[in-house]
Amino acid sequence: MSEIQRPGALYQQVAAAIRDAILAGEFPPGASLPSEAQLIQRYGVSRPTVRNAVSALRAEGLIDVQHGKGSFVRATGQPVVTVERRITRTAAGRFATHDGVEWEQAEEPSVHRTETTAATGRALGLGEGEEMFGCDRLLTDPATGARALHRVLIPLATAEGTPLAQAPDTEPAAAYELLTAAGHTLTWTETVQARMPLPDERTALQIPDATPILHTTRITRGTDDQPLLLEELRISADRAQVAYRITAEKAPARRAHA
Amino acid sequence: MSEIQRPGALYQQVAAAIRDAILAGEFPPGASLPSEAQLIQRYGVSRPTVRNAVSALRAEGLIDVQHGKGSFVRATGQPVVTVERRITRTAAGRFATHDGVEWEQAEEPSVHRTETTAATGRALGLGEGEEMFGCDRLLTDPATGARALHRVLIPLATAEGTPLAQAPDTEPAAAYELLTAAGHTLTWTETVQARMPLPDERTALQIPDATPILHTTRITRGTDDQPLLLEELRISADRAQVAYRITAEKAPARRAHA
DNA sequence: GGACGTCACTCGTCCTTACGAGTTATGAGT
DNA sequence: ACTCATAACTCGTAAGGACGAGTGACGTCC
Repeated sequence: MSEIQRPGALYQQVAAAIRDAILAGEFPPGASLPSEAQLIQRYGVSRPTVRNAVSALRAEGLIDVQHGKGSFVRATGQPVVTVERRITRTAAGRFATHDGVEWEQAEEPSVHRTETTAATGRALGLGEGEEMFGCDRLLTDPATGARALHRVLIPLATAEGTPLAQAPDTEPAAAYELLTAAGHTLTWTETVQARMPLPDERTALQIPDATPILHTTRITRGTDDQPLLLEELRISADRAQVAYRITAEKAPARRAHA
Repeated sequence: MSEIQRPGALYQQVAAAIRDAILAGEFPPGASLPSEAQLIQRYGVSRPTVRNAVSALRAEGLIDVQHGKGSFVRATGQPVVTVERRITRTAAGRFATHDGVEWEQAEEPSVHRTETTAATGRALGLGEGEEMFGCDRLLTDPATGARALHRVLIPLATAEGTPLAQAPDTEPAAAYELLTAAGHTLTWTETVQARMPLPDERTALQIPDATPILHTTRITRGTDDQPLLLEELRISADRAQVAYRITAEKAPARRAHA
């Protein structure tokens, strides 16, 4: 039934028909889709064609497929965490990183020594293969269940002569205070990248199909704009977004753009 | 030949074998992979299996497949644009948005009237279905060829009584000046999301397989923290990253986190 | 009543065959 | 020498069949 024939390939027509049915509410979020056998009957096509169509919807992130159980419409509008990337400082000089999320540590922090990679080395102004302290944390937001991978990298040059050398698992806000106490005036820049997750990130962050991760990299610089500290935060992009405040900087006029 | 049998499904073994060959340098970036027919011979499997393996590598973003031509190892380390999301203001009160990228307009700005969607409406504090001015621009960075979709949405309430009502294609920096002249003190917040591209975004931004887009949303607020203006920037995540400066805000202490 | 095995149902994998569609090189014709 | 049709590649789509593997419910057996 359901004479379909409009746009392109057959499987795309089937995919479009299923997509329309989902969007029309025939299959509400969380509901199970008809089985492959039923779709074959319903649209009068072969199994490879049905599987191809289902596969396309899966790549779109519209449905989830579970072996032995069936296909299910992915729950939309699941709670999205907004991670505010802010730093506050009290009059007393105490720093706090204020994400707007009450992260909890899902595991003990994992402290280790690593070497710079191409990316982290460049960001920290170091050569490749230089040693650093590293501290990984798996964070969860109990309110929504969102997970995040947090990593702090401290070059040996930064830790030297400070309590950081003995406690590489110091939390960032405390590290800011130590560095300020050491005479630094701190500035921060943060870059945001998106990419498909690596296999270990998929499992650690419980990332579904067709979902990228947000990868933020915060560089703390001291006096002379010298990079002192690197923090990474990786989150599943379907569960979280990141937010920044922008303040107008006083600057000589350059050129405007679109 | 090439007796393969280690991990799981056949097509995964084939995919792993091809992946290893690529990483081992047998097929350097940009080089063409053996054709499907050759892979069938080489690994002694059927065409669906080969196609399944190739499809997996494609989903990983490791290769690109072109109809009629063949499969090619995706070039890595292509130039990545860092889009600095900054706003500057001269002593004379002139604003400039300073992205660190010299965007050029690839097409004429497309001006139209739209209605708020669920996402843009909530961000602007409006109900759904309210009318706005919209202006879309397709930008390119001549230095790297990166492309971006830029959109400005102006609620009618904001435009009313200002030159914006007659010129919805005003560039953001100029709009900031108009709003400041109208008595507003502006603040900006920007959220960053990542998701897989929609079909029209894929074509407009020339996004390859398995590549997400970065979607930034900047809200301009005036006096009373009332949302006045919304800007969106969408970029292919394999060509660009976005960057922010974070300044420590004076604030009463709350609680620190990891 | 509870434990366990079987069975029916789901999707996953793999094969064979066939044809369509895009690309490029070859060669004949002008 | 140039133009253009053809041929020989490439991947894309579609059908059919067969079996394996995970899941859950049902019914039997203890």
